[in-house]
Amino acid sequence: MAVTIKDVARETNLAISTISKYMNGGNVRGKNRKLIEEAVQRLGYRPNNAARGLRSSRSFLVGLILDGLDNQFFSPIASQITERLNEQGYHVIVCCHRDSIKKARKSVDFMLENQVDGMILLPLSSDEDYLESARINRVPVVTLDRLEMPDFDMVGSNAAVGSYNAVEYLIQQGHRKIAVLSGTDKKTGGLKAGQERLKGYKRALEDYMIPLKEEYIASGDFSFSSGYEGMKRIWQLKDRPTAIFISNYNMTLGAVTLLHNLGIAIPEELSLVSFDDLEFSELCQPNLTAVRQPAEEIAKESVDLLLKRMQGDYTNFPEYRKLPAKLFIRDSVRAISRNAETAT
Amino acid sequence: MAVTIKDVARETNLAISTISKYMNGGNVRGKNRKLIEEAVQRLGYRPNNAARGLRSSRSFLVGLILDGLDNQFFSPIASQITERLNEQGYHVIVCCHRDSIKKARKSVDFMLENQVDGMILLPLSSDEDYLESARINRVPVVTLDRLEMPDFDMVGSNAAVGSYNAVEYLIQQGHRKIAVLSGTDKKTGGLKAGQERLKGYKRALEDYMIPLKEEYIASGDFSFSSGYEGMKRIWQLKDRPTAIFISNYNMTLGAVTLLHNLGIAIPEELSLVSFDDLEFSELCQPNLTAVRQPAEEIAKESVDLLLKRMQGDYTNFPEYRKLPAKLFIRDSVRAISRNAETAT
DNA sequence: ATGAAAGCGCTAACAT
DNA sequence: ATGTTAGCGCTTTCAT
Repeated sequence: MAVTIKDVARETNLAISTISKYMNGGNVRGKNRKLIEEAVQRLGYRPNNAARGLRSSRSFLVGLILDGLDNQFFSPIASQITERLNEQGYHVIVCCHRDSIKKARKSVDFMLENQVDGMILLPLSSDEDYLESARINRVPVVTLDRLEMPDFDMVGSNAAVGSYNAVEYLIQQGHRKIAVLSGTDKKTGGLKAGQERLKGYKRALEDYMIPLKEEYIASGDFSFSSGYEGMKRIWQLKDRPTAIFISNYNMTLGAVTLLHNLGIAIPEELSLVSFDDLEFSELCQPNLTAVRQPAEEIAKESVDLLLKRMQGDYTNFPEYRKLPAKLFIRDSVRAISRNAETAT
Repeated sequence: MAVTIKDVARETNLAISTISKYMNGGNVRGKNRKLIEEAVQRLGYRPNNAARGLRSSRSFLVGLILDGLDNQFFSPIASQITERLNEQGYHVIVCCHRDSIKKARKSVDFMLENQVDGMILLPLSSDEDYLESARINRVPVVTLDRLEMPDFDMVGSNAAVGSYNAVEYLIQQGHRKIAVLSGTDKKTGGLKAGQERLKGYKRALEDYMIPLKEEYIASGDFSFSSGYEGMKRIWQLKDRPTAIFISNYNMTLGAVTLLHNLGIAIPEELSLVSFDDLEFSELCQPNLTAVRQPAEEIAKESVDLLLKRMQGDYTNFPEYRKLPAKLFIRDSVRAISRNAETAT
């Protein structure tokens, strides 16, 4: 980057502070304004953001730390966060932690070294303290989904309620034997998401006075294969359920693949509702009834909250914004008459 | 960011320059090294990258400009680019241009303002000159896929050859009536990808001396709906094809949805090969035979090439690296005996 | 091996 | 409205 504010000053015979003023929207005499604009254009001058930040101690940089960018649920969120922030004049630095504490810690340090004005972070599944240096440096951090951390704002979806609604819907359609593929395997560690979703399932049963059957709970780790295996285990049960609630997208993919392989008809032989409503939901035959997490709202709210904090507004800190997850009813649930079911 | 190199100097009673030297891996007396390490740890000191770059004119920042992050094909590439670059000590700033010239130009300027050492860019479908300022500022740029631009390096996949292989495979399985859903609609503008893929189709037919039938070419714009509509048009033909080659993922999704809706059996009634091999390929019943673009290699090569340029090595500039796209054979193509077909 | 000092490009007082 | 100047945090000569 060769051309600096000095060059523009020289070209126009004005002081650098005048150029600076102009570049920051200050008042400049009409004649000079033209002069400057012309020179900026001709030289291709762009102010050096690093130098600017050095002085003003604002970088207009925001750090975004995720598991990875290759995730059906989070990549649209990342995209929207980036675009929204750009609209507000902020730029985004991304890092992927891949659920590794070492990488997470490193990512946070990266961000700090680059003087980010704030960070949006998808927490690890385990809750180690990789945010220590962010706390020390008093950089605002908004965490996404997952767990509530005592010292940080959070924006996520209300998984417990979303799951509750899904299971309630099954009950309303006459189902009583409802299994669940949960995401509460040891492997998922502290992943709050899995526990919240199971909680919704349990509460719905409780509220409708349906006794909980341990054998109807298959705990997986949110992976395709754990959905496949969990579904297999459930289907082998002597007393098969008439419906199943699946706790996330990949497990749904696994479960549906198994059902297809076994030639089991949805919803004739088994009704199904999934948590997460992504691409496959409307591609699958039949289209899947699913709980959709409010991705767009999560992106919007997390940006808004971060913006607020970056402006120094710390009212209600820490905030935990839980946005409603909505049930989309399609064709994977069969209505069964209560009598028919009771008769079995 | 409160704590600076000064604080460390004061704490240790050493000169600023000594701390700087240590931070950059220079030699320091054992006793002092301990002193510094201890102070850095205690104060949570992290060097200010902006200040560093101001002096050294290297920011260790790389700009990544894409259409968006919410794309099944590009988001894994973005992820890998980011992770690879991080491993090399570079950080990534992302912007999304959404195929808008205005946004693209702004993104490029953003990057320049942030003093990026280099950029990786997915070009727009039209080829306006939004890279002018990058050229002026002599910042290395590697473009992804799409079109070759005279002054910039490019890394992509060899779409023509991939498509050729797909169609050749259909021919080898005995098909002669082969339709194509191309991505060559006016709406796609200069999108080279669509043209390349159609080229592969035409060449395969030519090499096997199968006459080209214009009515077998449905041109779409790479969208779900254009796949859906294109497939519909093809299926309404009096002389239906026995196989179809579809030029991208979303169009495949659209086409398969139509086939499902109409109850048309794959591959019994229609054989299908798609360009792009993403999630749905192995979820669909039957699993789809598809051409997979070498996403991982594209990410790797583009980073390697950019690294090379950032080190000042401009040998073979501009380079156009076209990586092979590979055919994955699954269950969506039926082998038909030549005789049977000829007899029809 | 360590220290002193200049200066990277810019903004923010302050003076004019 | 414009110019002068100090200094942000760091690296880099150049001394010592």
